[in-house]
Amino acid sequence: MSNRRTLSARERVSLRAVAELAEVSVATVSRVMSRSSHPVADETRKRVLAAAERLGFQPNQLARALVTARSQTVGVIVHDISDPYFGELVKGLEDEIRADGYRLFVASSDRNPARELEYLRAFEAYQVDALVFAASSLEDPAYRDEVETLVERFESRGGITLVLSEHFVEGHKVHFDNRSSTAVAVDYLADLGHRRIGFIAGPPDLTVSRHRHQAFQEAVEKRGLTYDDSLVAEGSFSIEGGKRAALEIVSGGEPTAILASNDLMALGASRALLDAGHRIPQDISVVGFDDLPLAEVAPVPLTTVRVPTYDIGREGAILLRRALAGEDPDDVHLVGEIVERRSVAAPRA
Amino acid sequence: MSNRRTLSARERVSLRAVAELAEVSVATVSRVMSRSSHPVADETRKRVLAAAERLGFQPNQLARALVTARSQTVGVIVHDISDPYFGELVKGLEDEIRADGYRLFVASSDRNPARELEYLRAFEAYQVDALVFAASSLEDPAYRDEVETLVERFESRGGITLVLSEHFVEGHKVHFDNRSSTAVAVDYLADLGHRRIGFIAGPPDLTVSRHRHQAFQEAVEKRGLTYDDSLVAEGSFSIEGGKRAALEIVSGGEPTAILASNDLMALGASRALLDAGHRIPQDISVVGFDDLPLAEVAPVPLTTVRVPTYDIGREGAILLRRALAGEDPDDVHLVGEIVERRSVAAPRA
DNA sequence: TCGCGGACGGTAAACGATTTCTGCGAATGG
DNA sequence: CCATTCGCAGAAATCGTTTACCGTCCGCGA
Repeated sequence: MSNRRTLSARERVSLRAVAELAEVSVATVSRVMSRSSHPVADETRKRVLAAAERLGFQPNQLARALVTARSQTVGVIVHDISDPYFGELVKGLEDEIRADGYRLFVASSDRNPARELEYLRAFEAYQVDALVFAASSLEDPAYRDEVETLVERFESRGGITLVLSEHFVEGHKVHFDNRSSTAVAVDYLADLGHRRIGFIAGPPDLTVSRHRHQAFQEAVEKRGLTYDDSLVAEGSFSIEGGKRAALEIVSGGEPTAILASNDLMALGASRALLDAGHRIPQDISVVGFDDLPLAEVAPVPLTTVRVPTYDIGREGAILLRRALAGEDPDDVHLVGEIVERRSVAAPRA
Repeated sequence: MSNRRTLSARERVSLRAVAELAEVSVATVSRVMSRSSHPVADETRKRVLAAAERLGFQPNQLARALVTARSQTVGVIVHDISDPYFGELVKGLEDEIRADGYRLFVASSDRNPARELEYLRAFEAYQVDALVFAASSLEDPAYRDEVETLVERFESRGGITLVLSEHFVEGHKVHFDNRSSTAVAVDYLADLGHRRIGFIAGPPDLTVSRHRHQAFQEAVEKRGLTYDDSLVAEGSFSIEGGKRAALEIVSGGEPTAILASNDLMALGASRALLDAGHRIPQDISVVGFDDLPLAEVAPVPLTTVRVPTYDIGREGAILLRRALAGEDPDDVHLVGEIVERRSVAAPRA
């Protein structure tokens, strides 16, 4: 605290320094540097530019933000930045928004309500122009109230909110459509001629698994295929869960294909089926969901529904850009696409 | 630009608002809110706190940073935030530094010099208190000059630089010691009784592979084990590279164990060895390097040297904390540790 | 009684930009 | 030929803080 001033051996170069060197007022320098619409004579402009260049002038964003009330920053809340899901998403965001001059604050809540609130408040203090909820909301009533107050205050001051997850906060949204994406997988199998498709559902207390399960039933019925209980099994979102569920389905339902609620389960299913003597894909096809890097190096490279994580971020940024420019863009809707590898074939005749 | 003022329907609540409500001067409010050492009567303090609470006052960090010349932010340059390596590292940094009130700007250079420079300049403009180079430096002479100028200017103004990678920038360092870590693996195998250890080297034009290769030779000689060319093969840092190299080594050198320069190669090696009829670990042991998530779900779960990515970030943050407090902390040195799984056993007698 | 120091609070000058106003000379137009 | 407009530049207010500097009041020791 004491040596605050002595910290800067060399003086910061400010507008004033440039102005002195160029022998003009700071106003003029500001106008040149910030490309203001206010006219500046060509000769003057040149002098200013030269001076700025010579001093290595970098306008101070903080000062600028203070007066314009725009910080050109975006605060992003993720659950865990070391999770590639969020990594990809943040990358998509960043790649797209940086060209507009926005910079990202990234914060991992670690699924801890207190921590998330701390970050939200920090973002407010740093006057971010937009708040991105890439992390889904947490179960905690007190937290919910706080978040709502904060967001309301934030928006009442012109802040933009973007939601990229299952969240109670209302704002612009990029939504990955689990429903349609599940249908894509079902249609893909149906088009190949499969009529008895098994389904490995996730734990029913998770929104995602409920959505995917429901969508599966609808898609199957829409195509006029069989939906019955012997073709469906539940399990945890893990390799182990996939193994058990797959065995259960094959023993009871005689499927020609199995769709799993995520890749881990699909991998477990493959393993179990292989071990039980079924050939993949000749005897039975397997389809996953997510497209983890793992899917590619699996014993039988896995055909799966890709969740377009990067694009969620990217589309979010595009939406953000427009919202920040004062438009009112429509929400975005994304559906997965099939990544064909080697775990699927047409059913045997 | 036009509607800048109309953006804020509700006025921002500032020190002034609180001061008015509490009927004191802004100076007093500031002193209360920022826990200044300047004395404030208890009764006054209470009034201020109550007013602040009632208005939901959040001090504006930007304004504060402007006058204190401390933004409480840190700029981090990574190659690619979607790469779990950097994700882990950033997480470690964040987890440790956030308690001190610092927030992170995270930027992916994408290994593009221009882009990295753009971010570096932005960090300067945002007056970050510290710069973290988590990404290794790029090969580009012009870029190098620019970076050096920037960093020099940054430091001359009191900024702290932290380097967590192979980089020409001088600054505080957390260094992962490839040398000692390789020795750890060799010692581990030697302790189990292995005398003929094969080594799969990476491409010789990468610093990391050169270090690991050299360290392997040194460690082996130190233990008085055999080092000869028939036990060493080179390959690309990939599954394919590992396969070929492993086959080459077994055919020529009769090793009882193989150490690979990274997990991907080790996985490839395992696959190839298995396919060639060797049993792992009964006939031959395999050790990797990195500890990717993949290592755990491999056909034979891989024993490997863990690179403590999270700790690199974490130790970096600790170092940063001290440097920011004005101390001059020593650099940190980290070595990998063996993660035992199932690909290693003692050699057969 | 006087002087001094500490507690407490306020005034005002920064920090580094943007932007509104004003001023002035030159061009334009009726 | 005078009034108006336009191009261009500067002065000064402003954003929301922190903090150096001053006053005041009070208690206490000499």
